[in-house]
Amino acid sequence: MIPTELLEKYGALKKVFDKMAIIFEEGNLPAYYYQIVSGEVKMSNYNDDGREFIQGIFYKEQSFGEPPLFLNQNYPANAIAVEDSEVLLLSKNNFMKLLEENPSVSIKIIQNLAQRLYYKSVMAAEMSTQEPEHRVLKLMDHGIAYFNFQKDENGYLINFTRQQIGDLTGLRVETVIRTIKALEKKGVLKIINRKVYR
Amino acid sequence: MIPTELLEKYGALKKVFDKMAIIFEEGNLPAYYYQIVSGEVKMSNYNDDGREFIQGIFYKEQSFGEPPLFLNQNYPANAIAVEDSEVLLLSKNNFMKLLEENPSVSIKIIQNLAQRLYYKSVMAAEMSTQEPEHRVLKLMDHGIAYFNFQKDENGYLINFTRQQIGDLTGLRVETVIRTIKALEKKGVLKIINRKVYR
DNA sequence: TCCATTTTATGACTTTAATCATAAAACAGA
DNA sequence: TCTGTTTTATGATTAAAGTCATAAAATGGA
Repeated sequence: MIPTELLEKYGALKKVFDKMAIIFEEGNLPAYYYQIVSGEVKMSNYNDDGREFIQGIFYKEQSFGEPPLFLNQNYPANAIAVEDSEVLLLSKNNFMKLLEENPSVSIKIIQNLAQRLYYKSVMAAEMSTQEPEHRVLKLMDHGIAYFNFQKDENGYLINFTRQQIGDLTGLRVETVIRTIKALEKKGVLKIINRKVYR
Repeated sequence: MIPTELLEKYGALKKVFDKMAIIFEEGNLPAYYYQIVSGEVKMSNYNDDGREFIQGIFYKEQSFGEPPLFLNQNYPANAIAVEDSEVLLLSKNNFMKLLEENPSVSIKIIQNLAQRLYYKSVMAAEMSTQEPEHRVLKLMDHGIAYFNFQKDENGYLINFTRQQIGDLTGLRVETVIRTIKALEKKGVLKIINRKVYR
């Protein structure tokens, strides 16, 4: 989102996180601005009995973890590399200096936060209605617009596992599997050797 | 959040909305920046069978409805006056000009969006865990920090109706009533002639 | 002050997703 | 290629919130 050269000009350093590596943890105070160069990162919570809720999944050129950075609050979730990933880290002070000296970046940040707030609003409304079919469809349609789903002759490939869909919608795997089957029967999506197309 | 004088300098006009009046509707394109002078506004969705989900409640000096304004997207929810309210409206063009010419306001906007994203993240994780007691408590504790709950000798008065708590947490009124009773029995909150204190 | 509406409350019952158990298929690493 | 792990899958059962019915208390207008 912020050009790499600009970040590096302010002293950003590239760091490599192996798959599964923890980038930051819930409860800690933010110290850096994070922007992905390559790979995939998820932000998620684990509740008392180990159940995961995925707040969001981020891909190359996307940033994550800014809200608590701006607010001086503890991270409300963990950031974990889903794949081997390269991430640019810029210390808070330097990031703030970058913002001050480059007002156009502020607008970018605002738009990015607005986008994520929009997603959260839509999903919150959807999750409260409780109907699994609604939740799953909304997530997929959102993913088509904002995650990097690829289109081929069968439609958009939803490249999430059933478990991930469950963790993003607050449903259990079995429920997701049964829901997807039901949606296929209704003809609103296709399952071609276990992969879901919409 | 943005000083009244600054908004008025850029041509903002004060508009009065009676209790229950619709300020904007889901699906419409944004045209204004909205900031409350007095009163109370809720943003909410109604699903197919008329059930309401409250995205958030806003009070004096707070703004609402900016994300879609920045993104040129349709409103994902309705804004409705909960009480008779005065609201400052500033047209999109003038608002953008204000932002460009007053970079410090951008930082305010960023912090505000970050705060709301933080709330949504916490509630989303909480709502996915499904346990009513968790959801209700989290909402109350959030409310103590961010809504204007008043403290007296019994603790903080949670001035939401059971119905509102339900609409904010995705639970039914009866469930909220039973949950609050259970929480009282556990001693984590007080009910004094039907009012809830925490 | 009176009356209609809203809010809180409670019990009975129903529905639905979670849970538990189990297994086949696919995948990844040695 | 073999093997352990992950992913998808399905059936049976359970638990828990939703639904429905009903009503008392509180509130707010007229």
